[in-house]
Amino acid sequence: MQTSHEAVIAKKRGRGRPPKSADERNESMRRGELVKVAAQLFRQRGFHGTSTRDIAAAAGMQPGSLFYFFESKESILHAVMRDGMAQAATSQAAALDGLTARASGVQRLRALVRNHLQIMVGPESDFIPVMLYEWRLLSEEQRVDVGTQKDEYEAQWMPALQALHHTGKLKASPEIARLLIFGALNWTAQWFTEGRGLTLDELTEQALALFIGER
Amino acid sequence: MQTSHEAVIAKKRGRGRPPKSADERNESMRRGELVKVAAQLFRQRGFHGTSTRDIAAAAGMQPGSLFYFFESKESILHAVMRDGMAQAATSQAAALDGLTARASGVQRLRALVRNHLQIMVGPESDFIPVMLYEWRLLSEEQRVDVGTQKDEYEAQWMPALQALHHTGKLKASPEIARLLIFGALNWTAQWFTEGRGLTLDELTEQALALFIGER
DNA sequence: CCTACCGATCGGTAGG
DNA sequence: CCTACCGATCGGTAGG
Repeated sequence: MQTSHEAVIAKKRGRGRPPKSADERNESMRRGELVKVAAQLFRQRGFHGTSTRDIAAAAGMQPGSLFYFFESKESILHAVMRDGMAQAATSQAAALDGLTARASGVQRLRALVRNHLQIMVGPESDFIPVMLYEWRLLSEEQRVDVGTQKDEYEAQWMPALQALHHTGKLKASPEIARLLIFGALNWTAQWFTEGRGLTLDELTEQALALFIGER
Repeated sequence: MQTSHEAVIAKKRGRGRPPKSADERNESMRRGELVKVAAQLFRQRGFHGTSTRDIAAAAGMQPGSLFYFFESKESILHAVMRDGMAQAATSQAAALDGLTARASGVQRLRALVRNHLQIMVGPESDFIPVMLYEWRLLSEEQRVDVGTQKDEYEAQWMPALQALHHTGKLKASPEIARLLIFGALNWTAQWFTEGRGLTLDELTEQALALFIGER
């Protein structure tokens, strides 16, 4: 599956021509800006509470110009989630690469939790609340697409959870634990603001304390 | 603070007249039906994705007739959350009353978790997802109103969490644990369906296993 | 509660 | 990318 942006580019340059012109690079940058401001607005006001005019204005464009970059409002929502998940996957892979081969289950879970919380307070933090709130608004096809990214992201937690279950530190079943843990962590986007009372490291330790009694 | 419905009734009969006429009872029932179908639609399609015409049609009314019962679309959203929280509070009080005076922290938390999950799979289960998704759409005044109900509901968890923290079964701080736990439990509304794989009692035990290592 | 209706806003398009 | 625009939908109201 390709993003709507890739679809547009593919249409313009014909299938299979790899090099990008300077125009295509500019277009790509401008589109990235649109996705970013759309993510902010969707988080603040919701998808239906944000008009395409709002997004265009925030990007300094005329109302109709959005549809030069995106075929529909829904495709912007899709792009917000798709781009966000791609960045999250990259960040999570880096966090796991930073571990030694013999890292314990506790160390692995700590790295995953910390990275996930980091994503939600970082500068690109809007897409997870948007996914939480607007998931049902995706088309069937879009939901399968982003769902695949999400499944791959979450699957990387299973080895750590299974290891912790085997050593007895995680009492719940790994599958149910994963569902409950993502609910708990994703909801922190609503109440946690870095620096106010609790640091990100402290929140990470509190979460580990709750889930596996580690502190 | 009074609901918009009470405000309407108060306006009609003048302040301080207690007895309700048969007309007022019918009006009250009809309004309750509207809140119920609105809750279902808001959960399925979101607040902005549901038109007042949708709600009226689902209740067998003409499009404009909604505004005989509610002064605005927002006031229907407020009523969904207000009525839902009132029922949740009643249900939770009953669950706690069912405990003996010497019930342990584990027993108290189990009763609270089970009751909360029960609310989310029961026939009046729509309001919690609606609260999760549409909280920001309330007016300042409405948010304070429902926020007070929510705070009172959640405050009843603190004695159990504090007791468990003192005995060492809950390693996280009671305040942070409460925030993480509600995130985890409320999110189950998205993936848990009774009977498919996991019963409500099994889910309750899995949650307790995750939070306090009890199983 | 119904009928009839209004003003505003919205997603999207044609043509350049 | 902009200009100019359309058709549809929406929340809400007047008057009964």
